[in-house]
Amino acid sequence: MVVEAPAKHVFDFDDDDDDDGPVVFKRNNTLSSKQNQLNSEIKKASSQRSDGHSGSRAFYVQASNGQSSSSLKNKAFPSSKSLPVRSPILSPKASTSSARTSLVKSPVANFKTPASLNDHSKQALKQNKCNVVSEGKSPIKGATEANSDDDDDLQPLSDRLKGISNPGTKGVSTSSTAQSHRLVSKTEIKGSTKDPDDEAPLSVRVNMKSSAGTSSSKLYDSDEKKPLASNSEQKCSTVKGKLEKSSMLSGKRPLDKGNCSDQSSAKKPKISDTPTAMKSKQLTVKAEKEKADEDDDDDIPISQRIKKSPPSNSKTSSMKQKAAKVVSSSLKKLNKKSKKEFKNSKYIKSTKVSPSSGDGQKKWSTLVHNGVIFPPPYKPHGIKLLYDGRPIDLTPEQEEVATMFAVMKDTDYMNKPQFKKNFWEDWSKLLGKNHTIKDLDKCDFTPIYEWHLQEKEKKKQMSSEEKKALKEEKLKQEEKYMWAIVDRVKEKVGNFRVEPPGLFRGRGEHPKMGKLKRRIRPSDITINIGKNAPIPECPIPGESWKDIKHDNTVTWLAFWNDPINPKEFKYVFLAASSSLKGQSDKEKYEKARMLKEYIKNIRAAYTKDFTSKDVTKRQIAVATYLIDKLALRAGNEKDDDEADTVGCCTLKVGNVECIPPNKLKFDFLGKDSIQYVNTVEVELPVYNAIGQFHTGKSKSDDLFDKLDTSKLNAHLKELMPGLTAKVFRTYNASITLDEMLNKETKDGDVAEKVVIYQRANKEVAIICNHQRSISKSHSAQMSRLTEKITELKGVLKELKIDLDRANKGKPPLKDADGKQKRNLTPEVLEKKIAQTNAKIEKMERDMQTKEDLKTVALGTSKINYLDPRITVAWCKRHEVPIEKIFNKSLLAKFAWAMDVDPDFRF
DNA sequence: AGGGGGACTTGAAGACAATGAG
DNA sequence: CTCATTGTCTTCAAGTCCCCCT
Repeated sequence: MVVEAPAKHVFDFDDDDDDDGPVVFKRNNTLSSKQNQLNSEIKKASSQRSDGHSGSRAFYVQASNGQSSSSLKNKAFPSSKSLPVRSPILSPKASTSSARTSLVKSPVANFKTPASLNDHSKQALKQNKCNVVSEGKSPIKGATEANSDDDDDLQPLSDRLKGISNPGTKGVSTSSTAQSHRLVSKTEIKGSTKDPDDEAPLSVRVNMKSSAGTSSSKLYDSDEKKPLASNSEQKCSTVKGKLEKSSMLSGKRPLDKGNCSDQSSAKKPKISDTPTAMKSKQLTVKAEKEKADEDDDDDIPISQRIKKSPPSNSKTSSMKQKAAKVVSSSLKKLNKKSKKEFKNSKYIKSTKVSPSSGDGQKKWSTLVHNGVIFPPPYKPHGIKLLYDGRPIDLTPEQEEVATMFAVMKDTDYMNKPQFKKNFWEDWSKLLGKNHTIKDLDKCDFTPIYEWHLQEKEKKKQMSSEEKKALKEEKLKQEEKYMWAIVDRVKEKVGNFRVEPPGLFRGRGEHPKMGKLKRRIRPSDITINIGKNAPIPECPIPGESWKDIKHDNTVTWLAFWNDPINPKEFKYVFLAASSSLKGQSDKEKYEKARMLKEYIKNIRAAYTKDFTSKDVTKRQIAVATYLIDKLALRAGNEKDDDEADTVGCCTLKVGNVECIPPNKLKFDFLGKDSIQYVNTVEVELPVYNAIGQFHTGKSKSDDLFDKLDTSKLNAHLKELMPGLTAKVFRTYNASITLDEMLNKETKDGDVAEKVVIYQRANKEVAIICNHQRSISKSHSAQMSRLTEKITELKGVLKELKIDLDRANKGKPPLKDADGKQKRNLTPEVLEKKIAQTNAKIEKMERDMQTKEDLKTVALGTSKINYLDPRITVAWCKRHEVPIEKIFNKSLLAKFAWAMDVDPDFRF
């Protein structure tokens, strides 16, 4: 129990009282099993990349928000350290608030570098596992404040960011259309760029990396960074003196290490904390820990350190310092509080010694959270629908479902018979057999719809104070659900709200659209929580959870079965900014980077197999080629009760048309029923192979009849450890960004560089076929722009005439109203003409951009496919404030990437 | 080997908030 | 200052892939 600190039943993170509240410290990361696996796999494989360096450092990044402002001002990227991520600390509130629970989140917790292959890194990994120290309760109070504050913290940041806002799409200009782009780019990639790149460039890059990563240099860096990091971290890491560092590293880690290694041997992890064994360890740890804590407390030290820290880059150094200063000052305030709290820490967490470390599965040692929050019960409005023109009484349950339907009056679903049919099936069940309502078509839901519109309007009309009050009220209710404490670190929970009942809105032609998605009750929900943590109180009186688990091999906090498809689950996970998510994100990109080293051979291998005698081999080769070249998804099999969409392995004959001499036209519905249309030139053997796969089949037959995703992935795994189809998407997206940025970035101001970035981002979005629906007002906006341009052109014409006349010494013509215009000199007129021209050009560019991007969504690739380190490193190199590219959420999500070396290449 | 359960990532759309043009 | 536009955040559907069992 010690470990689980929170003793209380329900803990409120924010409460003051909680001295005992759980404390959270920064966490070192534990390696994940995956990582281990990966490492081992990698090892096997001869190739190695070292990059390990990077991440592994134990420090955290960031925190400081304060700096953002400075960063803005200055051009450059302050150092990673300063990047703003959330730092609870800063927030003013924190200081004021009495409460403290202590936790801060450091999104970034140290990650181990998963991928790092070299021994060095490995060791590090092991070490990581072990370390977390925990404290007992109150010690960390200061930190606690942070909790409540976190939110607050965010605010300031956001405010700062606001100024920046993003460049938006405006700047991007592209002449070519998306479609053409796509073709071109693809081909280019395949053909020219890629291959060549792979060879030379790669090796070069690799070398660089490895050197950097490995060892000493790296370490050094880390140190520098650390100070900053510490800010964010607060407690755990202390930044104070270098001593500390050393102590941490050498002292703690080693300790852990020992443990870890032991652990690895053990197979089944017991979870955590076994009291006895642990204790002894704890003691030792504890001592250390305390020291550390103390250090942490002082803020001052931090700031000092920061100052001291050697500037890494000449250019950026000054900036960094500024940023650091900002941060430090803000930190100071916070500190006071935190200091006192420390004293009591009673417990230490043991690193888990357990055996588990080796084992692949463990994701956490301690997990504390408050469960989930349910939507409020239905409030009947009493508005009657009309049946055959007559008002009908409904029970609240019937009315609730009727309202769900009524509210969707002006959506597209109303035009879909399947939707209505499914709705009617479920609703008529609720009405019962003998109900007056026997035909949906005779129902008029308008009164309910209008009531709904009125309610919406009322809400809109509320004064801003009322809205604010309402919001605060909601926040207050939800606050305790928003956070979890994972291995002593306070982390944000992603989706703690249980999904409310509603009508299922499947995408595309989903066979189940319109079905009633029933209300979820506590008895549907399974909670997963630390063994020693208090079980969350069931928020609905008289009911209880379905089950309680203590499974530390998974990351979910709760799940329930999807009411629409009971075979599937809905999970509650931590937010994207959590270190658990961050770590796996990083692993994902490391795997993709590994592919870079294998890609040449893989391409050679599949190229060879295009003409294999073995049909299966040939299909695998062609499928792999398509996945690589076109970034197609794998394409798992789907059930009949799902929308009919396909991916690579499930392509139908009719989806791919052969256009002589060597083009293929793809046309199919992919994920989310988004259409993929693309005509590509392919190598002749591929073209011929597709032709063969077509023969003897009808349009609806599988193109790759000998293939499915498990066979394909099994094959890919033989080529590179851990390789699966989706890695190609990540790889192609990130490598494209990296190459485009490095090729196209030129000197210029920040805005111009941002445009370059967006262009690259757009390229990736097109490759991945990330689409968005055209906004309703798009055409209106376009015509408005056209109008304006026409107007400007009129002005321009007039100016030219005037200029002409002025040159001849004549007075200008009258304007449209017949009034005499001022007599301007030719110079002035020329200037005006130039200005107008510039204006027109800009508008035309904006229009073009808007048109190009009307169906392209840039966000998805940024969130899921582009290695943030590429972006961060590029920003550092080109002195572009990272806030110009990443918004607040992205900064939090990518906290793990912020300390990347400016020379990082994907 | 393949079927299915399970866990986790990816994705577009909608709700909501912030900005900026007029 | 208001309204339209743009940007951000939330929601929840829909993918991928692993792993275990038979």
